[in-house]
Amino acid sequence: MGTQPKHTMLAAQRNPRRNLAEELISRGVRMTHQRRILVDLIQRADRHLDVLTLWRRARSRDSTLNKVTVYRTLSLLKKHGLVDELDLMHLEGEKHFYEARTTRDHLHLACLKCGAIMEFESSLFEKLKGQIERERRFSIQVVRMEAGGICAACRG
Amino acid sequence: MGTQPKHTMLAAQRNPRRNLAEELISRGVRMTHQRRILVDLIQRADRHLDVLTLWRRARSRDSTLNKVTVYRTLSLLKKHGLVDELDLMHLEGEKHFYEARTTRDHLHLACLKCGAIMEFESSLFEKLKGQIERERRFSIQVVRMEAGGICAACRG
DNA sequence: ATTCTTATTGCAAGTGAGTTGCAACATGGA
DNA sequence: TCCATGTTGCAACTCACTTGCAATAAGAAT
Repeated sequence: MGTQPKHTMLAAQRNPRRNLAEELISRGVRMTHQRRILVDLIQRADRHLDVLTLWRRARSRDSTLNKVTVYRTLSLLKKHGLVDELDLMHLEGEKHFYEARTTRDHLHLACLKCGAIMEFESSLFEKLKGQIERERRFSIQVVRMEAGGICAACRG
Repeated sequence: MGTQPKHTMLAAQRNPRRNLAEELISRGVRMTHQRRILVDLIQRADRHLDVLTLWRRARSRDSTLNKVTVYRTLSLLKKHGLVDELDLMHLEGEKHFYEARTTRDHLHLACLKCGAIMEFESSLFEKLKGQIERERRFSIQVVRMEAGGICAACRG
């Protein structure tokens, strides 16, 4: 297993959502130079990004952009429900990964052998959420489901 | 919301599993005084325990028991698949919570308003896992599902 | 019961993700 | 263009968790 997890195409690319920057502006958030860069990178991301990777990419557009700003921007996006925070089964320590929230929830499969990360959408997942909302009268705002195991490729 | 989350009765109490200490011994693990205390506390726990709480309880039985030993014992139990590690939606910062693994998986609901933690078992959850195993040929070893939202009591 | 090998513990120091206080700065409305 | 206020960068900090190592204790062998 490599130092970075392998990621298949993201749900965020299959089910694009409307512009994150516009979304923030429409909520009265001040759109700074730094936020524009970060939000654009998150939106176009080819895989789940951790803070360090996002920071490195952002610095190639503005070398003065501070890591603290990355943390603060991610907090802001989380607060507005525009990104989801993932653990990816702590395959690489305690750090978090981020992805733009899509219209339909999906769950993450993390191969404990090769480190591959896969996404999975299912109507059963939607039904399960519905069951929780009904039977417990629990209004779901954010869901996180991750499974660790061995992927098809590693099983051979 | 208080400083500690409120927990309803644990699935581990409804569906007891066989003795954790025995389980470890049968796997050839050396059963130390410290491990016996910790494993017993985890087994009898009335709620999801974080490291500090577990440490405090353990010290009341052996005041010299070090926090590092708590971390190492939890790692050991995790490695053997005997406990599950939970985030509980980071309601209280980045720390983790632990529970003895039960025969049937369940998911956790965390109320973002009052901090209540609820457990939920469902055949839909089992079906969803089955679908993943079949359609992706992914062999699940550990699953974590958590939902954040507003509980029935807080909705009124 | 005693010895002996080896895993485990306690301690202290370290790591690394994430946070905070604050002065300088930039956004966007007036 | 001005100005009030939100945002940034910096440095220092917090907090959960890990690691190196010498002392200790489990439990198998005798």
